[in-house]
Amino acid sequence: MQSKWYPKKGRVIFHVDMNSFYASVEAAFDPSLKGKPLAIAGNPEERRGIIVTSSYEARKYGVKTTMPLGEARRLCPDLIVMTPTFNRYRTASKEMFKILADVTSLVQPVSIDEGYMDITACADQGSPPEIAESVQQRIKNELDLPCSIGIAPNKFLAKMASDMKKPMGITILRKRDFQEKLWPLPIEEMYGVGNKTAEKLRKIKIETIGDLANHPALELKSMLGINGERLKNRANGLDDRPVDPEAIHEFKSIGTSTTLPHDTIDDSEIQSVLRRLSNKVEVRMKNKKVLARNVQLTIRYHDRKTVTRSRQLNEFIHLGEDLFQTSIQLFDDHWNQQPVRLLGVTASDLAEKSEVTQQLDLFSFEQYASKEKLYKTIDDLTEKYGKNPFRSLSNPADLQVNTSFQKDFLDDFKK
DNA sequence: TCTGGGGTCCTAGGACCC
DNA sequence: TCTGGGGTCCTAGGACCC
Repeated sequence: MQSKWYPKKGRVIFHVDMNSFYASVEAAFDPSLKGKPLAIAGNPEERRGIIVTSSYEARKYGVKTTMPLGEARRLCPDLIVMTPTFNRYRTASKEMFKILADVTSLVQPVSIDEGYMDITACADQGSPPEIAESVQQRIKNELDLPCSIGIAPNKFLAKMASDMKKPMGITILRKRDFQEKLWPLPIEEMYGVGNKTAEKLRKIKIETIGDLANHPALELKSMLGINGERLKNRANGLDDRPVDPEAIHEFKSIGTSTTLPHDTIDDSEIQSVLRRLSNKVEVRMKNKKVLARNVQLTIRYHDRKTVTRSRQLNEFIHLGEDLFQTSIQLFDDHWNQQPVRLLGVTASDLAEKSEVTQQLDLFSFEQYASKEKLYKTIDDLTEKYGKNPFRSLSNPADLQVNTSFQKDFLDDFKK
């Protein structure tokens, strides 16, 4: 049965957005915090004292995310400040997504506190507003947490809709009436438009989302590249991105960084920080069962200027020691001797451990009677695929399979 | 008041190959 | 003697989001 809300073949997408999530979780955990101005912030002793989230009561005083703690306290002298307890938030998040999964398997988490649902096929459970109401009530009753839900024919409009009524709002943007509600909004309120883009757009007299929607595509494209086109389409209510439940598993990098308690030029201190960061990344890679072939080092200097330096490796690595060795090399090669404020280590160009292991087994040289036979095999495959499936042949130790060919190649090889 | 930490995607230039 | 254009990979930086 096709929903009466969206005739024709349109989709029905929800965007579920938890309201001031960290603060709400703390208030659910300790109800004495309810109704009070509460902020979650880092430790100022370690120079991490910025507001991560604040309750609506705190927001009334002007307390905002990323505001330094000192300023927040000045605006709101009675502010209750807590440091984040991430395990609590992760647990609450899992419970929230379980409730969404009871409606449909087409749930795409996008962060710890928000996600999309495609409920096009859920007409048997009620009208979209009825389903939204029930999801919102369950999250409130079972987890004591508030959320807002946007209902629309695509992700972008659903995202904009969930923002329109907070906390505990449900907002519908239909194809036929989104212009009336969306177009009057100032351009910086559009998802995907940040400070820089808003500034550029205002220079060419684009002040509202409606102005953007009706601006010549060519000028937008020349100013913003592919993003100009995309933003214009979205402003016109066009967005065909699917709700992809697998997207959350397809991560591209794993990194960690830390602001040092004090700026430093001390080599041994820097070494020990890089070692700690590398080990942390190792643990997270292990948990996700991935290997990495690229290591990136981030250095932020005392003046907040930030540089990144990366190295592509010949082989996949998984050990903290390897991450450490690469990042310390990058540091030694590129450090400008100025005091360092922050260091970060990121692993990218990731591959699943199981696949890489299989690869290494398959292509280890012992399996080939001769180098000639291996080279023949490679020539055959190169001809077949029109491209060399190997990255490098100059050094047998560097033998690497181009992952895009991997599946075909393995199948072919097994014959 | 002195600005965190986790990510994604896009751009652009240079090297290298054909 | 001078020179084209396409494609891929690598590196660095920027914009944006939560």
